Amino acid sequence: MNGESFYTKVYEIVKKIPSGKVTSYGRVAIILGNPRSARAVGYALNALKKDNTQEIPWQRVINSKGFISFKGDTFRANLQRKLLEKEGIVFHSDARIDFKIFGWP
DNA sequence: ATCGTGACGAACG
DNA sequence: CCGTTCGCCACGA
Repeated sequence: MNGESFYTKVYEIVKKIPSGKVTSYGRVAIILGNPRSARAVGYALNALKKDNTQEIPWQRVINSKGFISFKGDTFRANLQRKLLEKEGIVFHSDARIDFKIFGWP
């Protein structure tokens, strides 16, 4: 309706994350202009699992602690890790990603 | 319009 | 460091 929906804004930003880099939901929210909508950002990315024909690199968004954020969906979590490793991202032994090295921006 | 939901995050204790 | 609580938000029933 409004020229650009919240979801669209999220996707536009996520598409800018370069391969081999990651950012957090909160970070995307800040770039959006809504610092407090981190939760909604996750909600927006969740909507992609049904139809991601635009090939939005959803895997490049993790939580602020540097971990993959999936509670029950282990299938998605494993897929995300696999995709990221394929891009060259290295996980610590505790499954954490170092923003100092792979963080974007 | 109201309410429950969830791929968040910061603050507590 | 760890679990819990609480605030925030877009969405859909």
